[in-house]
Amino acid sequence: MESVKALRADGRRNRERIVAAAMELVARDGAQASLEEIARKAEVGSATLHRHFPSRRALLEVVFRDGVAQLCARAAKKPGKNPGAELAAWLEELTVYTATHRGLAAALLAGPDGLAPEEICCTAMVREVLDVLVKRAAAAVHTSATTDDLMLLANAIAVANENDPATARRLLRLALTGIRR
Amino acid sequence: MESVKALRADGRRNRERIVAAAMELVARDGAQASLEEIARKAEVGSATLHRHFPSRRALLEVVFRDGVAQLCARAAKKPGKNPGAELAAWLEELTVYTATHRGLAAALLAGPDGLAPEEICCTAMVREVLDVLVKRAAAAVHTSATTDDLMLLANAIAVANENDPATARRLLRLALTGIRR
DNA sequence: CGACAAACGGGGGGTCCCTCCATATGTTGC
DNA sequence: GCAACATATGGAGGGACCCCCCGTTTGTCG
Repeated sequence: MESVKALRADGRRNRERIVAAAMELVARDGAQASLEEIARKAEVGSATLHRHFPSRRALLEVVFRDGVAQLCARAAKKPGKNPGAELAAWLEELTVYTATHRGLAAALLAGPDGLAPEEICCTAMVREVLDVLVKRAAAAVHTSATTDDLMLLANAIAVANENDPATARRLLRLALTGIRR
Repeated sequence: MESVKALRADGRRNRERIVAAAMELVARDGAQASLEEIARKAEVGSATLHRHFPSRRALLEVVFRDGVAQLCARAAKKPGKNPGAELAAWLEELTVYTATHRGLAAALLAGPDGLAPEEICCTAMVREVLDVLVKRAAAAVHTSATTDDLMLLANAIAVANENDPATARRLLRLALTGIRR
């Protein structure tokens, strides 16, 4: 089950340096931060970076994994009295989080770019949480709205408003309640 | 009013070749099609491309201008009996159009990237049409939803679903009517 | 402590964006 | 028609990027 293949000590250290550098630069430059600059900042040859992370996507996945996991953990474990409101609240949290973390939306949105199946993590985690919340709130949600729809919508809003979480939140609320009155 | 500064005959011809090539390659590769490849396909030096279009944005603007203008012209000129439905219909048309034309959403979404004020065309055209429709439909729309909100929302959905207009349309409808029931 | 596998990183190839400048070519007035 | 001038051209080159090859270094384990 563990995908970690007993890295050598230095390998492990470099991998961590790379991820740390990537977190900084992705925060600054978004999803297409320069891989070479990341390598430079990590004081590592570019080949090393590519050996650890065969694709940009793979690196982003690791950069965001922890944060997304925490976000997912923050979802209500058991159904409360108002599943609809809980779904809405978490969707909002997701959107704001994604909008405040440059590059995350792009990473979530992108198709499985040749990642090992078990490595497609962030997207899967979010989908799973959302799926549960949607099922619980089924009675309060249009039948035509699937889990994927909600993910797409939240991501779309977030990716279009990177660095402007306030607007992202407002748009999501609008979309949830509907434009018409 | 005319921004065309009496181009020389060959200049005009080359400009058109570039736009034609750009339309093809942007359709294939989206907003970040290779400018060099566009120049090659137009059988033109890359310097020529950059002289005619100082920024990628300027080129995209021209590539999409006609289509967007037609789209805008298709909006109801005079208020009909149901302004709310007309707004919704045009928003849907906008979203589908944007989703089927790769790169358009990105171009519309991007800030005014050093374009001459009069050249910021597509975004302005859309906003203008939308503004009129929103004003007409004011009675049927949440007061908290501004014209810009609707543009952002439509664009967000389109950019997140390039090449999947069916999904884009569905998401827009969901957002218009609201997720809850 | 020695040998082998694992990890490293410099450097090179390919692409891209963009600018400079020497050259070529429409255009216009005579 | 033609000269002279402004306009337009494109190749070359600098700087940046991504990705891979392969000779070298360095952990690890018997």
